Amino acid sequence: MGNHPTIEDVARAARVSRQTVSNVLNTPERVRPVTRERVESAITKLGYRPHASARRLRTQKSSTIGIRLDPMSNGISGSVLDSFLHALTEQADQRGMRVLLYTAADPHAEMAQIRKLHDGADVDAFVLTSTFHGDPRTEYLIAGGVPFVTFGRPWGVDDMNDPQHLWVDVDGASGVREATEHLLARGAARVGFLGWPSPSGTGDDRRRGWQSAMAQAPGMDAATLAALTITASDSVTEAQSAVLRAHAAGARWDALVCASDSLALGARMAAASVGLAELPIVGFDNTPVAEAVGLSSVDQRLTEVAAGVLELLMGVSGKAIVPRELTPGESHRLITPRLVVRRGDTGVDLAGAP
Amino acid sequence: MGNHPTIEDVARAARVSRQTVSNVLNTPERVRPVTRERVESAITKLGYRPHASARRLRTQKSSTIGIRLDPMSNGISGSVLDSFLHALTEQADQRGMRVLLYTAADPHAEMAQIRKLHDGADVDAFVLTSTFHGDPRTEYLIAGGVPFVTFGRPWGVDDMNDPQHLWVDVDGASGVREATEHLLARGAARVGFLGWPSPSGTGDDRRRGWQSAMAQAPGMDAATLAALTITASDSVTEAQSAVLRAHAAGARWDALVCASDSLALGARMAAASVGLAELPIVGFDNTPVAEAVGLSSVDQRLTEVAAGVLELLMGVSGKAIVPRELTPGESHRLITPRLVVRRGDTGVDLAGAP
DNA sequence: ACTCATGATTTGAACGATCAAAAATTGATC
DNA sequence: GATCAATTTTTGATCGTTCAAATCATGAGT
Repeated sequence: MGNHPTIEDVARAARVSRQTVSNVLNTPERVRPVTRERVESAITKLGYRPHASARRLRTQKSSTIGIRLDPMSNGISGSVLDSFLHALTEQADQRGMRVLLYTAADPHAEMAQIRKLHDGADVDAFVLTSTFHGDPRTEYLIAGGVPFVTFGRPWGVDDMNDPQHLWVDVDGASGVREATEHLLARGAARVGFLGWPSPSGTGDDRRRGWQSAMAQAPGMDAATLAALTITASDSVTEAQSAVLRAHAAGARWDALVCASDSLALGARMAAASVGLAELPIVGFDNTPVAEAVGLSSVDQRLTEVAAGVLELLMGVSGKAIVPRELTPGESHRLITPRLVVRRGDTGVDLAGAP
Repeated sequence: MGNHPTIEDVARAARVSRQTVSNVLNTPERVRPVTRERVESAITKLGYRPHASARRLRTQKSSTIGIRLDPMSNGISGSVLDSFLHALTEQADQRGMRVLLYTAADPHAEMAQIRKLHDGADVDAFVLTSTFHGDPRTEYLIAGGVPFVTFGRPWGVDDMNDPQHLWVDVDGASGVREATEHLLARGAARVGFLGWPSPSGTGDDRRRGWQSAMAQAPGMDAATLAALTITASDSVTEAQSAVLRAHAAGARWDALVCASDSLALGARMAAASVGLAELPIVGFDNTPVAEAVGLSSVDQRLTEVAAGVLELLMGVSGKAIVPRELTPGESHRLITPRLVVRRGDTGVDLAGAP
């Protein structure tokens, strides 16, 4: 298996020319069925594979998508990127694309990396994650004419419908609304919300989902809603103490909806310690941790997100990245997440050993 | 920023030939300082970057390492691969290498992917994770003469010192021993071990670490050790019920050492529910979850693992993958993990709201 | 049988870089 | 200043593929 055969070896074996072999590979309809079969059998007989770099040099396409691996797996939710990466790689492969990783300590370093990878023709397009307000990377890519899609909508109002900025995002409000409505339907009246401090694009969006669901419930005024809200930064221990503090101050809930699984885990630990082990709690992200501890959670449907990313870059069934003119409406995808219910929304049954 | 300059453009601008530019890039010592500077300034002025595919075609090297993204993030420990990937990508970049992802549903599909990527000259070498006893992939790669390193030692005895099989692994026994000794030193006498069912290469190795530490302690006979051992498959709920079952059967511990963070989390939940919230528990992998809930854990030092992988593939400071003759002793690296102590080994301080 | 359109196949060139060998320059020595 | 070796630079060929144009084959229509 040492020396790989080239297209010329195949041509010789099939008694045709290079180009005919190339045609069998790229435009089979152009070659007569008889010769096609002859070439095909020569290909399999010799175990020929086109040399990717040679092809890329000639076609001026790398068929590769670049994506940054976050500096540090952001706690429990780090695995979100993990699942997304998996879905992206798998679907990219089906479209003849590859996924190349890179790292960067900060946005500036990342732009340098992007430049290096793009100028070196190593990647055709980028997928950006963890975008933030006023992200310099998007501007840089637009200015450089580099195709890209962000996972996460641009929170600056102006950019939302900019057809140059392709994005896919998860409709957090919808997910949280579904979770809240689910709890209300199951008899909970006072459904609390544990979220991140404002302003936070994603966080505020999720809070709005809870608000809109609660607005439907009878007897909900602004004051009651405010009393049902808790705020903590995205850490298990922060969430835990925030919930304990609110409880000590007299706050009471029939159930809790949280902006992340980290918050939800903290909430559950706090609840268990004040005798509320049965308090229904719903998280967000559907991380492995949520699954492991039996926590209900809103699943982001990262497979759909990955599909959306590729669709925006390559069209519905395209096999190559072609910069296209898109109307504002076509330039993004909003994925509706879905609630995953576990253990009937109860806390861990601590006595439930078999 | 549309059309990238080629090496010829630089040559023209610097009034030299292609090859001189190429030399400035690859063998600077061969070119006279005066001309070198002239070329270098032309390079920066034009913003020239070598075309990666052209270079790869000519040199017959892809400078790319392939690694499989696991089908499903294996629960809580999924992030292990995540951190490893990050470390690998970062260090590979420093050596002029790139990391390319691929997916595969099963070993057979993976071998097909490997073949495709290697024959297409897309990658020079592979890093294999999640190796298992009798793994067909390693045999396949050796037979095909494809350079590779596994993260995880081959558990078949014969292969351990096969100089064709490069591997890096974490000395699990050492890590668990350190954890156990730490607990013994802090006054715990009955340190239990919560591990996976035998046979399991990794699991048995970790158990041996606990055994060797306990053997030092006074009055430890086989029967006592057996009584301190609990077994559960790698899931939070399984661990939880196994610990509860053992406790109900009268087992008592001063502390627990676990083969994974999943087991440790289950153990902690079980302990808390029977009034042992303060039971010191140590996990393994130092996952984000362990950090989030304040669980002590054995850190695998994935940065060292990644460094070891590259060292085996490329030599101590090499910039290319060169298949070399290695003596059995040089063909692997065993990394010593280190214990990360959190919250003084106590359970979550459930009342500890600020 | 001859023309012509259509389809199938082949040939020459190019993509952008590096290698190997040839040519030009430099500098030390007598 | 001429000679020769060492250093520096240039030229021609090549990596494996696809594009564009040219050639060859096929078959219908008169």
